Amino acid sequence: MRALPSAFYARQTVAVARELLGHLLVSTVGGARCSVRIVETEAYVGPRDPASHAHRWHRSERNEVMYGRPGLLYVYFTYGMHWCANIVTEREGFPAAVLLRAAEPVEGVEVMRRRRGGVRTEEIASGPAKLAQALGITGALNGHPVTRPPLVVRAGVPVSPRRRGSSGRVGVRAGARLRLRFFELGSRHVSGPRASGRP
DNA sequence: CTTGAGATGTTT
DNA sequence: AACATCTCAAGA
Repeated sequence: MRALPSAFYARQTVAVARELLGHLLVSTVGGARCSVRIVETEAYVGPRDPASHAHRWHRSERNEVMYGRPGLLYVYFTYGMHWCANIVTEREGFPAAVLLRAAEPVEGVEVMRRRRGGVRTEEIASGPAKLAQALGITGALNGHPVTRPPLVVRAGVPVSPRRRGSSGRVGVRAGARLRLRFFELGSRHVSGPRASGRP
């Protein structure tokens, strides 16, 4: 299965966010095997990041997993109806994570399309809550290691540095000028309206 | 293509 | 009151 080792996540959050592009997420939630290729991430770099759930070492029941081991899933519920999935980074005790923002469907496309209400392939996982819904990720997976089923990050072909773009994070006011969003240039599967826009 | 509003519940 | 979002309807 060649899961990425948990040591991959025990590094600087920005490096993990960049280097996750091109790797695969394999979900066997509910029995069907669905996989996607990661094309967009965001870094949430711990206590000094004003947009982080763990800003100024804030610690609560919700973000407790951010303080745990690197490689754990941090899944949270937002806007009253959406789940979003992160992977915890850096060292245990230091709250940081990478938000999985968008991915390209690879395997189990029709299962994912059904979970997403029959949308076009480009819209199956083009946003953090869409990605979570497509893969069947809910709060039940909070704290689960991504080195083991039912949700595994498998080694793919990394996106080369010259095909990576960066920008400010989406939907974030505090720390808006920080370029902590990373994506594959030219991908039709990244979040937001961009079919004809600039990457 | 773009904009704007509503859904819906947790956190501060 | 804000929120690491999404969908739909309407307008240009």
